[in-house]
Amino acid sequence: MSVDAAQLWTLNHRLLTVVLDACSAELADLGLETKEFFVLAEVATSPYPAELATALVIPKASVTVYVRNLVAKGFMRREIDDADLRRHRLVLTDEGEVARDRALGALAKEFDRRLATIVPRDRTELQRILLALLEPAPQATS
Amino acid sequence: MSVDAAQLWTLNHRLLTVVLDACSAELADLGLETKEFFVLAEVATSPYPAELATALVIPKASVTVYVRNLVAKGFMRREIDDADLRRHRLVLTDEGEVARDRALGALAKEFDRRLATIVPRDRTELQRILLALLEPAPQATS
DNA sequence: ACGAACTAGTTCAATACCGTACCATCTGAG
DNA sequence: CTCAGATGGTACGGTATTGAACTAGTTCGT
Repeated sequence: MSVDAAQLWTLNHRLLTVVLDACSAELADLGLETKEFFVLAEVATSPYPAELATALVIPKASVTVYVRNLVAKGFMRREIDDADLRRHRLVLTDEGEVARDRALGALAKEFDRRLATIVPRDRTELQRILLALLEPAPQATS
Repeated sequence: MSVDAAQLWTLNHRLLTVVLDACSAELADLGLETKEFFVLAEVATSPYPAELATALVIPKASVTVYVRNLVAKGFMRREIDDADLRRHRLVLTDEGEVARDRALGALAKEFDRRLATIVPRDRTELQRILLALLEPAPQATS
């Protein structure tokens, strides 16, 4: 292969870290810690703590904490799931949706500052490639 | 724009998180915590703690801890910088270089499992685009 | 040659994080 | 049914992380 995968990974990681760091102050203004933001942004797609833990690759115990904080801040609430009484269905409040959208907006704005340097076609390319990379993981070759 | 920057960021972040998580066990086998690995991999480029903190976007206090651990494990040592006696020049030991290369190899292997699903041309494209994105940050538009 | 202001790195106390043990509910085999 | 084994979520306690204060060394203006 002509491309060093480790370097590619590191490069990419640096990019995301810098962008996230750059908008962490704005997230804080919205009353969100970085980790809490991830949870808030994912709840609509994965409305149960166990799902969140899997999707975000964080421990269940941590999800408990972030959800507790987000509930305390009025961004979401827990509801008992009728079909399975063990589950807590997480529901965003209106405030939560506003905060989430603003937070995503801040992230987008910051990332756009970077994306603005490349041509539109490359954005589409990047999206297409990343989507392909996130397809279900192939079998290990070893 | 036709591409949602926030979604793109999130997508990408998820990808990197999954890949890193997948090889964290291998890193552990090498005697490396994830954060320590980042430091180990960056030392050759940024041989001073302050530089590491800036490059990796982590607090100075954390660098102190990771360097302490890496020194204790025999992966690097501190030397006093002749030109500036406040500075600690960090030098990789042979063991450290071996561990770093193996760790990067593990990361590459894991990322390659993903990259293998896309055509070679897209790898090159991805690299080109990411490199462009990491160019010095443009001025804020606001 | 002095000291104020600065930078490199560390320490320490406080907080964040999360492995593990736990309880409640669910599922399904007998 | 009923119990054993899963699964969802939380609580507790120990480790990891880090902001703030600190020490050491440097720089520069006078």
